Amino acid sequence: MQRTHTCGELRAEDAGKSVVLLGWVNRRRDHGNLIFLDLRDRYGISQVVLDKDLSPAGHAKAEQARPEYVVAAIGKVRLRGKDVINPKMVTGEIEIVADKVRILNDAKVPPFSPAEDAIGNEEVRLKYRYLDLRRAEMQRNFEVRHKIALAVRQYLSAQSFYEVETPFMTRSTPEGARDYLVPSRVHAGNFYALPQSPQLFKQILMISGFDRYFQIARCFRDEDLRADRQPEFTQIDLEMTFPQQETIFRVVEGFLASSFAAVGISLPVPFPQITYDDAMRQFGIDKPDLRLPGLTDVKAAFAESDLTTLAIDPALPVVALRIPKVGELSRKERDDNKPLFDTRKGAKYIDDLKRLEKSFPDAVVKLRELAKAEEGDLLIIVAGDAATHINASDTKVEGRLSEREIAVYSAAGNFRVELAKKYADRHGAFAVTDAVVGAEERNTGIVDGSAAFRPIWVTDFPMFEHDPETGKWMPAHHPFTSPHEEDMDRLVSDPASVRARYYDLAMNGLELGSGSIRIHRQDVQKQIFSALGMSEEEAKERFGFFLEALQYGTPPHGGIALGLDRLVMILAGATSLREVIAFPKTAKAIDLMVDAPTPVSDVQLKELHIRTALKS
RNA sequence: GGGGACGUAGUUCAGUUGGUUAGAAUGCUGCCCUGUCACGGCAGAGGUCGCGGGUUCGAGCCCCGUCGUCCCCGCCA
Repeated sequence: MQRTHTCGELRAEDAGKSVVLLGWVNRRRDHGNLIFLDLRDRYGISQVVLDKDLSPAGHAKAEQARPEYVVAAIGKVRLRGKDVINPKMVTGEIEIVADKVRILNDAKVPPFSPAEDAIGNEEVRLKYRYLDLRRAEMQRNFEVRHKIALAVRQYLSAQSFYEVETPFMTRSTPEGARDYLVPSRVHAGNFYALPQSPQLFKQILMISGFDRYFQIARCFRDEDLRADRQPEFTQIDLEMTFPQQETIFRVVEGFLASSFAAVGISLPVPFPQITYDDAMRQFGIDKPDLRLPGLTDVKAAFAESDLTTLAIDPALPVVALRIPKVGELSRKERDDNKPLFDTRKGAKYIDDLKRLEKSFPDAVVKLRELAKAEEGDLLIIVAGDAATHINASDTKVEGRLSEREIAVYSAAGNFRVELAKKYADRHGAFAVTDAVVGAEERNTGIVDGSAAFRPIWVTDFPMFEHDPETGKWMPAHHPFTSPHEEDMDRLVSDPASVRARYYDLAMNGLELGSGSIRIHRQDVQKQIFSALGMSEEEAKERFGFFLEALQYGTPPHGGIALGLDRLVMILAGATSLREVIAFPKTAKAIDLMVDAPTPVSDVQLKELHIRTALKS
């Protein structure tokens, strides 16, 4: 049985054609002697009519049909009468008058109907993933995903990038995330690791002379899950030789604009840029959401004596966070918001400006002005708590933000994000995304995405982070990131002041990807390892192959990796990666459909030279 | 590792202060129906109240434990 058309393509101009449609029964409406079958496939839904008078046999078959049966309808396309046109369906002007119906396969009553829009239970959805994936919304998400990946491949290929595959079974590198391990049968007691990213392979491809590499690469990290984190995920990974930071930005902007265009959305380039320090000052976070106004420094609004009275540490910033159109908060709302604010590092906030106004009317007038607050805006002041001043240690580096400054900014920044989520229906800034998502299928042509999708480059991250527990300096990123040349001499004397040639791409408050200009000189790479407290033997043991490769004429190189899943998630208007990964895992990293992981037989374990520590 | 929410019919949920036979919607089954498109009408079936233990004359409801799903913190170079 061959179909002549899909269930989504027949239109008024096809009237009169003899057609064969194959699909799932989406719904059956039985009027006795007249039966309607809605046939569904990936492309859409078409109505099939069975008239007992015209086709008693077909009618009899249609009577047996049930939801999710796979059926063939053979008949003629007919224009519907004016009064029975369904304007909600793209195929609503026609119907198929079938003279034959064949049931190709029956179906058990499904635990939920793929014809419904909203399904609640994640457990059931994941167990019967094939039914969930039949839903139009999921089909659309994967259409978006496919188009994005295809556009990326086409764009990068046109820019001379080669797609090269790198191994899944590789070497464990104990830094960073926990590895997924694969035991070796041949080499007793030895393990491969699944890659957390193709990082070193792509750098070696640069050493190999590939010049420009990319890969839509699967990565694996054995860490606890979140809505935006799965244990295996896909990155758009790329690397190129002789790049400036800006070279890489232009490439990424190019393929993103091209991917967005592929799903009917225009995205203006180039993207704005901000340094890490400025991002912290203006947004209190290293992945700013530009859909809402940033923070404003309002210390100037207060007299020194005001700050003393309010128990505000005058050495730390005083910032206002503003969310438009949220309005005054009630006492109850303010109480409910309290747990959303992080006071742990000595930040405090004032969210009742009315009360503040009574004692400090001048300051409030001034700070409203500074924060450009309009009538109906929610305005909250965040500052350092003078009471925690005495005990707090603070490492202050000239020209960089101190830890306590960051504490105030990030408390404000996180609070801003939490409140923005909570009051989304009042400020409406997030609704723009929903309006743009799916624009293509509404056939509205190219839609302006500049308000809904707000990318921003974040640059000049610090090279090291101080670990208060071990007292060691840790790489803020991976240890192959090149420091700024002019900061190199402070590597040992003043690591906190060293900036990295590292950059993030954030979009709508989500980290979409990160990259860097890499170290291409062996001596520098060794210095960095040593600055991280890695002995020479240790470095050789873990990265000897790489240090060796660096000695054979390594070109300057750099690159980036973008989360494909997260990108598609934003474009699909989804809030969980599970909506854009065909077979995702639960929060405990279980695949409910295939039921993995499972124990394995003793025979298998023995072959792999493995004994588990579990009591049986 | 920690915190929070949830778990009752196939599904989504309600279930009062602990009190008779646990409800609704939807789905499902049967019958009726020639213009529906979330078709409609009538009738019916459907329950290990996640699991285990405890308190009580009596537990869906209270207590302890446990399992699962989701969200968050830690973690994710």
